[in-house]
Amino acid sequence: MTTGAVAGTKTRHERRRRKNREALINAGYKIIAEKGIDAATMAEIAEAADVGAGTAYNHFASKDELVMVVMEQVMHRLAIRIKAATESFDDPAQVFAFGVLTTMQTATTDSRWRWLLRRSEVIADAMFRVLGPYAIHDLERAAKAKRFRFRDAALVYRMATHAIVGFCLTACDGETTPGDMNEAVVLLLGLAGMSRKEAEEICKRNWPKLPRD
Amino acid sequence: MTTGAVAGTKTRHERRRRKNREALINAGYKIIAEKGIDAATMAEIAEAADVGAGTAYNHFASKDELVMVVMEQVMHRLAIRIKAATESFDDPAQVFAFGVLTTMQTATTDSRWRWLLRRSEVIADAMFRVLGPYAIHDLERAAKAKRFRFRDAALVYRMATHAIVGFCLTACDGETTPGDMNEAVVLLLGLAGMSRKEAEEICKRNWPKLPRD
DNA sequence: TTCAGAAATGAACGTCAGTCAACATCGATT
DNA sequence: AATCGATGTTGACTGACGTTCATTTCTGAA
Repeated sequence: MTTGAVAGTKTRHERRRRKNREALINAGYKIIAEKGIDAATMAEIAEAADVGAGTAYNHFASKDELVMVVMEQVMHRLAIRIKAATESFDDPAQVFAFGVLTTMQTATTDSRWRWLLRRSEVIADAMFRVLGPYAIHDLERAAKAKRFRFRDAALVYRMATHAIVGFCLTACDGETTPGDMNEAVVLLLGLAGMSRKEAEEICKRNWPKLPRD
Repeated sequence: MTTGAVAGTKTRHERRRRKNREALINAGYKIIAEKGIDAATMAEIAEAADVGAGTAYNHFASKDELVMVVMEQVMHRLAIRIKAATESFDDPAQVFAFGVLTTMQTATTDSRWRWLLRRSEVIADAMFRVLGPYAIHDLERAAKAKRFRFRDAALVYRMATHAIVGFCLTACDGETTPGDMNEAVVLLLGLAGMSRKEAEEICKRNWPKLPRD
């Protein structure tokens, strides 16, 4: 049995295991971004991670689980950037708006996202789980300040994530004009119960630059 | 070459072809509703339709295409029922609200829908293409009557379809309370630019019964 | 009856997620 | 240092599934 094995990475076994796991996640992200979830094969991901074909299944129960973890990691990176950029905001409604806008911009600009969107339940779910805590917090603060109106912040954000993915899909297919993203943010603020007038006012403010990934 | 071959179904070839096509769609719906899109195999669908395994590919280029057609047929049936139930409404905003509510109720109640939701891009896309024309028409009428406020009805409905699917997914997973569906409709009316007060007023009205499928 | 084109058929193929028995590596114990 | 059990790794293998295609069957016209 182990003696200590404190948190973090102690033994060589643990180190190697963690290294392989991370290599698989990174390789998964790379391959999926290149060819899409369905076209990415486990064998290919394993090879890119420089591990045997069977190893992936010591870390993830299935391809779906690996995909899920990859998605969550992608969302996590985004969450950190958004958090850094909005730390100075006082208006919680603006934080929410910025988060939504940034998510849309990233998803439609970064070519690696295009494929991820094609499985919208997965990415919307990951978005809800990772960005949700922040977004729901902002929604509730804004509701307390009477800027939003709703019964349940989680429900609002659940619907918002799917609507965001829907917009991004449409935008990636080019069925959208440049101004539409601003409009989409206004609509989502409406979803949260804000009047169109206030929503438009928020969207006219200057947004800060998002830190590099 | 053919002599007449007017529209409709003339020759035996055409009759048989149409019959097989419809059998495939119905079988596809049945199997997909039973086990989900991924678990439904083409062989199984072909067998249920009482045709050879290869026949499906004389009618549909791929499994994806068959699935798409099945989805569209499902949405089409729903469209007809909604249209029949809302013909007497004067308020276009109420027609939209009823359409949204009915879609949600059907999707969460009818067990055959549960699996369809798991591929949300597909069903949201079918929803947009089939229900879209009606919904967008209602949205625009309501906007003219100053009940809604938005720039582009198609964009609103695009986001709405995804939000609807998102809600239904959450509801099917039981992470939702009974009253949430009404709240979801209110939120979606907010997405279309209606004030919360007006939206709540609409949702308090009595809804007609939906005709049987 | 004959024939050409349209449609149906099901065996065969390639691909891929997932499995497993053999093997390697490590930490602990003596 | 030698040994042992446990934890991880490996890659050949399997079964399942979407798709193809050479062959057969059906149909309407001549």
